[in-house]
Amino acid sequence: MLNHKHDHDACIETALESAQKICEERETRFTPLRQRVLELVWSKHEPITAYEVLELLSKGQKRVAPPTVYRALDFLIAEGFVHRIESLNSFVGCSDPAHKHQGHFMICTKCRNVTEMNESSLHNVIETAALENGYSYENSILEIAGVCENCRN
Amino acid sequence: MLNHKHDHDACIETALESAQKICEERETRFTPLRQRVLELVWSKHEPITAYEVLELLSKGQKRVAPPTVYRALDFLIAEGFVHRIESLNSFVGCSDPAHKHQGHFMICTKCRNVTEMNESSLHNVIETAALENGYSYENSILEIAGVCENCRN
DNA sequence: GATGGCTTGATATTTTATTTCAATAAGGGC
DNA sequence: GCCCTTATTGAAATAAAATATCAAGCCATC
Repeated sequence: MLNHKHDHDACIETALESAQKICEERETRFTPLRQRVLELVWSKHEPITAYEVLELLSKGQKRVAPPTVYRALDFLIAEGFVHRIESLNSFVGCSDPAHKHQGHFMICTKCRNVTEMNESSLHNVIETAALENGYSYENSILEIAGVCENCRN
Repeated sequence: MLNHKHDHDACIETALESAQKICEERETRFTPLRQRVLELVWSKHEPITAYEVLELLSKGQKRVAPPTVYRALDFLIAEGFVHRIESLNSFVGCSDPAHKHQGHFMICTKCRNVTEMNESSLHNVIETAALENGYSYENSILEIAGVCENCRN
């Protein structure tokens, strides 16, 4: 659950460390570029677009090209460190990278903050609904728009 | 539920007629352009992109510009005659235009067919999940990827 | 230190969507 | 019917988001 008063630096650090560890376990390459992109995704505690990442990544150095960013994001998504928010064409850091899953989100229409729901009950209902309608289940996206507690005061 | 063997012309006709009727009730303008775009969205019984609509719309006449299509789609979506599939950047005709609702879909990863789920129980679970997490509920998108019955044989 | 595969760089292009302003059409009041 | 206002469509340009392609670099392993 995102919360507007918290030690966000620690939050980034934790995300980077666990990604590091998971990559070691999986023997996938957590290169400097991928680390940096993950860091940038986390740098904003709300969804960030690929081109915003590109801007940040390019600061103080030669401008990078879009594929550089998209490839890094693809990797991070494949590893489950980042989720894509379809309705916003944006990306957020995953709150639970240790367990692969697709993201179910609530998006505040006022502050744009996003809360990831890691509720297995919800997941079960969705998967069941698919099966009942004759579909096999591969994955799902759920994006709920509403106003968060803080914004409602 | 989409079904690959059905009288699709009748299907289009029904969609156009009910849209017509609903617009009369609401006193919104179901112009020839909007009718034509709705017809084209229904012409393919799977999600269609805005630019595919543009192509079809331009056949045998002067090529229309993108905003023409997007504006018509915006209207149709606002009226609830069409849904947008976020994960495909595409559009589908709504199976139940009489009742405004956001779309919950299953998407076949083989044949690309889409099935809309109009299940209030599912809707309730989603809305409840939002409220329990401190969000007010405005709307939601649910897109489940899987393989449909036909494609699994 | 050569080989082969993964990763990144670089350029161009494609796909998707919006901004802006002008022209036209439709409905409401007189 | 005619004017006025507003909604709709046309047209041109541009922005935003994403991908294709090929070259160069890195790195593990032999």
